[in-house]
Amino acid sequence: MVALTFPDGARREYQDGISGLDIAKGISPSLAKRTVAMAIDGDVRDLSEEIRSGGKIEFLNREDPRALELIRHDCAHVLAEAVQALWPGTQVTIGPVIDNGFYYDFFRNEPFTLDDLPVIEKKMREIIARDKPFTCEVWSRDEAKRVFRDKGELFKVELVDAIPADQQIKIYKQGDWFDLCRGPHMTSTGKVGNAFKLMKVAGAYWRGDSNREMLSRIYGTAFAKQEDLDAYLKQMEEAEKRDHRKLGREMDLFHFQEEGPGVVFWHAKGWTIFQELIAYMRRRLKGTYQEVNAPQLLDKSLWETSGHWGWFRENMFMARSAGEATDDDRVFAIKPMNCPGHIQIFKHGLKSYRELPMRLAEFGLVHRYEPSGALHGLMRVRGFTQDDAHVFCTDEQMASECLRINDLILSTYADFGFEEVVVKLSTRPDKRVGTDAMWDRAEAIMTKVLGDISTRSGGRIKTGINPGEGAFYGPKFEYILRDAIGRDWQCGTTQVDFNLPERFGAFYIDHDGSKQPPVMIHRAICGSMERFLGVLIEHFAGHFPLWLSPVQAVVATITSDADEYAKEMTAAALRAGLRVESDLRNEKINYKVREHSHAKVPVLLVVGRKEAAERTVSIRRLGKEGQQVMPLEAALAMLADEAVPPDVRRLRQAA
RNA sequence: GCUGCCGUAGCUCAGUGGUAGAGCACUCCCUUGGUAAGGGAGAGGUCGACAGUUCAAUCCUGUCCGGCAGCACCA
Repeated sequence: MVALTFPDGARREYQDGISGLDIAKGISPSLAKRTVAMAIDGDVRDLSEEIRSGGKIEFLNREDPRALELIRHDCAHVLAEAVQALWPGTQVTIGPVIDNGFYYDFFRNEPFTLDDLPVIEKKMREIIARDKPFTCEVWSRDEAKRVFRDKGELFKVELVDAIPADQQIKIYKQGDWFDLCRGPHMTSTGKVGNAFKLMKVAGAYWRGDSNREMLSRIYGTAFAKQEDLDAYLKQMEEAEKRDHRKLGREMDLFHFQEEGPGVVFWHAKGWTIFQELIAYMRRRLKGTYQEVNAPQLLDKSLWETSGHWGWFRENMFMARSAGEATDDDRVFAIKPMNCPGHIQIFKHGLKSYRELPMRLAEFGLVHRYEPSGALHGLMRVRGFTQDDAHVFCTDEQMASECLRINDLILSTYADFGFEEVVVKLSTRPDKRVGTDAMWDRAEAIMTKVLGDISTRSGGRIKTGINPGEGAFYGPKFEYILRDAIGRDWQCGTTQVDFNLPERFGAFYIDHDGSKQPPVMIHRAICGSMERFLGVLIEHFAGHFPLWLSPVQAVVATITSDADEYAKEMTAAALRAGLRVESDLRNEKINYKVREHSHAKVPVLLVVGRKEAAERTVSIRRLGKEGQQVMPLEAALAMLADEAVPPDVRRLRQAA
């Protein structure tokens, strides 16, 4: 007998091996009908599974949040059946659930096109309408391999071989079609419902290995209800509207062109935001960090010493004299990182333990030859500015320095409106330098710091571990922030490095006069300023807060009678420290309002005959209807105050 | 880098084996209008680059460059 506890607290005994479905039927036929799966002690399982041990049982219906994964997984199976029905000979591989949907990878000589998707969807609806039950069978390895080999499903044979010996080979059938699958599934294909959509097609490597076959992947998504699907599609549209590449063009912030793949042409407005960002960071560093600047171009030998030439040569730009007849054939590399330069600065002159921690910061422009397929607007470029810093400290100072950096990073994000941040510790990768003892020590300290970060935030900051994701020279923290529409971006990073100081022979003189290697901590807050600005554009959807806005206000006239007053007002606003432009064009005010609204100018200062006579201004805010009429001086004082950056305001309030 | 798709005016996009079109933007003229498009005229293109097929290529084929989506990569 097995003892089961129900969600209402009731406890009943059943015969060993009874299925969830039988239990549900015994309670009520309607429960059995609407139940798609069960959970035993929170573990989701097939409803038809035989129950061998007691515990807490729950019946899941389609609306249960835990059923969403099942709906998507089942939908992937339906997709696979549909594809094989339409194009016999196509091999199936894997079809997992991912964030926001699922995909299925197929092997086929002809790749799918977008035009195939509606055809496949139609076939899927037929399969769903047939409502065949999902049934699970356990096969022997040999049988599974034989059946799949006979069917020509060679990828499946490989998958069977990859399943660990202690795991069963489970086959899920839906009518005549079946697939190797870990499960669980719902009771039948009909439970998938019709709130699904195939989204796109793409190539993907078999088992994620770029040396293996390229498969044809179909992405889709599914929800319990049509409203949920519609809401999701709407959210996709919203993300598209915020695309920084589109907004960058529309707002005249930057552009890219063919001659400079992956490098940004910053226009005046974009560069204004960029500089405002850097000015903010500089203020935040003041008093703690020393800002330095290391050369752009350094002899290859330096990069050999640092190890970059060995590890990342494929991704570096090389430079040499372009002259034909020069006898100087030295090879230089354009810096891909700032650290070797900072180490040279640290090494210049003897350093005492009294000078540590020494914190060198640089807004360093680095270049990396990124694979062409990786380039993506400002988010992934070949030339970018890191808000980089290297802290040289003693072993004992390491933990407190990490925490100090953590405070800086979190408070910076908060100033841009990012409150939800996750910190992850990335541990030793396979490809690495340094002894295991070094890694053990570094990881132990970082793990402790990670715990401190969580407790100091009162649990607000979530933490996690990324096993094997560390840099080749040391473990790191990654700071992941969540934007206004719920997307996650990894920006900041703190990396401990026991390797580089040693490679360069950097040392400080300790109390006892001995030479000691410093610990080096690499840290970045925005990461790449270019990318961070891209994130900000999407986060704010182009509606920057006043202090960051490239054009904070436009003075727009209603009639040319107000031109003189408008010029006077523009001059006064500039004196008040505002970034302001004037629009005296011979256009109607409707037209001007529309145009500046599209350009996302936060404040419109509208003046007509009346305002000129009364020395007032009609203020219209971006995205809002209606206006506020104020005396000129009061309006400018209000805006100047509103344009104070958050950190400056904080300092003023503290004073 | 790999797979697929794409490249026509500043932007968004039509279009055709006989060397091009719209809307917006731009310039000029009329209009001085009170909070998201007033009217008219004009100018603007080696149809991504280079080869090939053809009497003829922006269109068909190939190569390259660039972009988009995904994969792989990301010190």
